[in-house]
Amino acid sequence: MKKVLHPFHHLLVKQRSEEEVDMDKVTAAMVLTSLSTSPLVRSPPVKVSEGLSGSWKDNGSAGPFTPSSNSSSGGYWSWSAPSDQSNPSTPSPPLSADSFKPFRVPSLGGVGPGPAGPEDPSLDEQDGSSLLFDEPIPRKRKNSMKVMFKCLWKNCGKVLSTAAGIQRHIRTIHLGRSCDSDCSDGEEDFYYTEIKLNTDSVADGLSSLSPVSPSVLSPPPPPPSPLPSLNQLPESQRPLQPSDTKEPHAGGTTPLSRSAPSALYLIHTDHAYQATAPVSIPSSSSNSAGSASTSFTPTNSSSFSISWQSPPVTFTGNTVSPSKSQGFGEQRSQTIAVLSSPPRATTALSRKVRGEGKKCRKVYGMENRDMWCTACRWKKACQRFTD
DNA sequence: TGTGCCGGGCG
DNA sequence: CGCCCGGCACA
Repeated sequence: MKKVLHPFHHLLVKQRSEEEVDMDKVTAAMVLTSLSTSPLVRSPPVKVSEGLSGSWKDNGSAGPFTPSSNSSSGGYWSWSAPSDQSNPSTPSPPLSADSFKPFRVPSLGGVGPGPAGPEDPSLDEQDGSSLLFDEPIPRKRKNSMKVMFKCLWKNCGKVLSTAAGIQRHIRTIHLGRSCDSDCSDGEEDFYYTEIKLNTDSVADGLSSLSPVSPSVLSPPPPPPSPLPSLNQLPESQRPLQPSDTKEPHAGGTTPLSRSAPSALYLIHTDHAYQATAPVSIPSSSSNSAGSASTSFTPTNSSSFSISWQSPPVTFTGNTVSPSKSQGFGEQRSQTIAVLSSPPRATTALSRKVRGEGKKCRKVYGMENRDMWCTACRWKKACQRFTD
């Protein structure tokens, strides 16, 4: 039992440094395309995006994010338009803007052989900064994110774990260019999007913060899976997460006392106490993803997929942010507000009907029963993922 | 067939 | 009470 946790420690860290390189390219591309601006610009944007997906939302609306120091030029983000221009052929319009945001993130996730590592110094920095900007609540450790890159080309849903890989894929397959990265002018960037995953508590995935995060990638894609019912989404937010910072093991102690929203809504969030967990994402296009994998996949290596809406779930631990409060869900509140009201539900007279959301058992799996909330352990109504 | 959890038993 | 499980209602 106890040992289980281990495995996850190191799962995610990316091994390659390619990312760095990628970034360069990307950024460079951005710069070119967009309007230009000084070379320096690149760095800034990056940070922002990375931050959590959540906050910066360009799609949204106004422009939230703060330019902070260098933004001199200003709108780098707005360049969605440019993207279109650049590729007349078949771009994926919808996401263009969204997708880009996250260039830098990659460094975070990954699989690493080594230690669990919450540590990449560099990483931390970035994160930290971004976090600050975006969210009021800094998360404790964020390292458990993993980043994947998804090809947005019309019928291609390829997902790769490195930016370089996806760029190459696009370049060769879709753009028909043979040269290496050198040649690229950055156009590839418009055809893929970055996806971040956290490990955290799964369920919250959705829940996480309502405020901003959604922007990330979710919008465009067609919903592959049916899962979430309207209500569900919102609801999920409220539930809490398992542990948090202070309590590493989810053990039985105070289960619900707090939980936190996890970070990204897009998929999952990050890890929990120990390290990270793997994440799986259902692929939208191909979708097959049949199994969403509920559990933890050991490494995410082989295949991943992505799904925007559905909550896939991964395992993990828990954690992270301290306050569970219900405060955050503004949006959700409206949505759900209603339902919370009376138990009108259908059948419910005597029985609850059963929550639709995933409960501890499903999320953590029988094997990690110790991570379940006490109620679940006792076969009572789940308190952690309430509906 | 698997899941959520009520109702109830045991220490 | 805390803890657990039989067994039912669902999906």
